[in-house]
Amino acid sequence: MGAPDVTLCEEHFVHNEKTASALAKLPEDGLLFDLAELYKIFGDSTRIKILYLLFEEELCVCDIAEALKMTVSAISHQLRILKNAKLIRFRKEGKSVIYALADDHVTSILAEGMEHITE
Amino acid sequence: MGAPDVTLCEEHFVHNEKTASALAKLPEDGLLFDLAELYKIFGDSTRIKILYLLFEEELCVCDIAEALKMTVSAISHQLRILKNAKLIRFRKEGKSVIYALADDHVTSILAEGMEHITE
DNA sequence: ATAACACTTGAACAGTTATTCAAGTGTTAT
DNA sequence: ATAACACTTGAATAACTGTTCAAGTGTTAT
Repeated sequence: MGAPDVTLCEEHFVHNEKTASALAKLPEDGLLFDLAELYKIFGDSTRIKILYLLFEEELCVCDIAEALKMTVSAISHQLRILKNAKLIRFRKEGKSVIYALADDHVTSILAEGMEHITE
Repeated sequence: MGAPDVTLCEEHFVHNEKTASALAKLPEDGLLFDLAELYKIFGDSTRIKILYLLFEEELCVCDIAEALKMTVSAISHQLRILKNAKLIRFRKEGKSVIYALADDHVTSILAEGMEHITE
């Protein structure tokens, strides 16, 4: 229990000033947690592929499964995660459920990451 | 063994056209994998906090540990991950190792994500 | 009603990951 | 040399995650 074993620098006075100013500008903890949660969703190649497919056009579950050569169940699980994060939306059409990107924030986030990779 | 149990849609002809066109525009598999790997690194709140601290100024390991109230070891492990991903750089100064952001791709990626969160 | 289809869901499994702990390296001082 | 410090590293542990499997819901057709 109690605070973790934090080792302090010897020149603590100097460093403390620097860390204090950096710490002051650090966004609130909950916000940074949510930000990490968002990136966690992008941190899976199956979900990335689904988003890229939906970038082109709306698709039903079995279309995505076929395109990615994966089971419908696996895709459905991933779609639920993307749906909960409000990155995609869906509508029902007869027996099918058609998924599409929720907004174009998704594409701009993907574009920014892709730029870093392919620089 | 063999291909996974992919269920096909009944109206396979129609769907096949749509998926084929979306699939054609899908970036190469290795690239999407790398993109997911990049986001995976941003998908941890400790690493996010480290990057935000370094956004303000370069800091040594024990400064970061102190600011985040975590052990030096835990921070060092995370810094190695960020370093391997070339998101941060470091220089040695006496006993200390000073870390800084590698480039401003990092800040623009974080900004894009933050915009989505705080919209 | 029955059957086929499109999809969802929960449990189980294997693989991954963040933190801790203990031991290590290298630098600076005495 | 010895000691203190700043940091790294590898192994161990606990928690989490993606996929599969089996069973379920709801819709459409016969």
